[in-house]
Amino acid sequence: MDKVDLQQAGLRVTGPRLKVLAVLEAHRDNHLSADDVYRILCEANDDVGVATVYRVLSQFESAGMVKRQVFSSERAVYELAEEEHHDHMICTTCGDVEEFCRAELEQMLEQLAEAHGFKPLYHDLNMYGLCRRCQAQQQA
Amino acid sequence: MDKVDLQQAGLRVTGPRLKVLAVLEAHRDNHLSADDVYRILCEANDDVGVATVYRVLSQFESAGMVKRQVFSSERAVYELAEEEHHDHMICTTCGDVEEFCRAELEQMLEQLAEAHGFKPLYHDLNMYGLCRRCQAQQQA
DNA sequence: ATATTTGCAAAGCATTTGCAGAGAT
DNA sequence: ATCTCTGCAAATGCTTTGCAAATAT
Repeated sequence: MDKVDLQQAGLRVTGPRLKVLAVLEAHRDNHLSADDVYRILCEANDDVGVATVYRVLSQFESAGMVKRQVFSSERAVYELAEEEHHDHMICTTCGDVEEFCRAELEQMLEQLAEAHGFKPLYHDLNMYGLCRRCQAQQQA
Repeated sequence: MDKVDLQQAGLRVTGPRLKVLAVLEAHRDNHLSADDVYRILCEANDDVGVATVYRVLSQFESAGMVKRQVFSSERAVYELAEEEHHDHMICTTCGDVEEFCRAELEQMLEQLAEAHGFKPLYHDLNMYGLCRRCQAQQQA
């Protein structure tokens, strides 16, 4: 089914692309940087050039298969695109990323935009703070 | 009063720092990149090294005098810090940045965070789309 | 007088690009 | 057979840093 995704995106089915896709799927719950993907592939002896990883990720993004995020001016991270939009809470201590979505919130944003005569296309909403675990550890 | 700001921040009052501050004040309604600031100073024959501009801006940020923003992975831009928090609408066509703030929105974010056991410290909320002017031009 | 700040040029980091060879259709 | 993709290494763009001279206190 990966092949199909690639073909639908008008991309040839190649080793590097399948490998990158596999890595993203194997780490669905993490947000990986291009370099993370590269490293994971290297460790698995699946040799793919860094440049290719960057190129493939950006092609996937253009094809709408992955989403690119930049959290507080760190390096970009990628996640497989899901149909439903979501926003992020990023722990400033451990770096953990939690996703959330709330229809009311999205509605309110639409309304706010409209009130400013602005036609919204997409948005980034990132909350930075302490995740549950790090709060607990801080108290200890 | 600029001098006072610098002194309060524990920074010595120097030419370059005053000049950078002056540029930011003269462009309150724009979001300037480090290079924008550098260029503006050059054009005014107020020679300050680029490195200094970067250093000064980051010192100002640490001191809470300016806010640093990164819109959709472009270069960082800076704006004088205001007491009230605000979010941004960025026109994807002309790059214009509009600020907005809505108490209900901030409240909802707090609630959402709490519901996730997350302790929010700050957030970035950027909407990308078409500003009023660019919408009009698109139709023409 | 002394500690901080500046400018320059060099280094750093993430990411992109040119190009010739390898690979997919 | 042809057009696309890959890997490498070099280039890019923004930002940071080392260091000696200049400056603020």
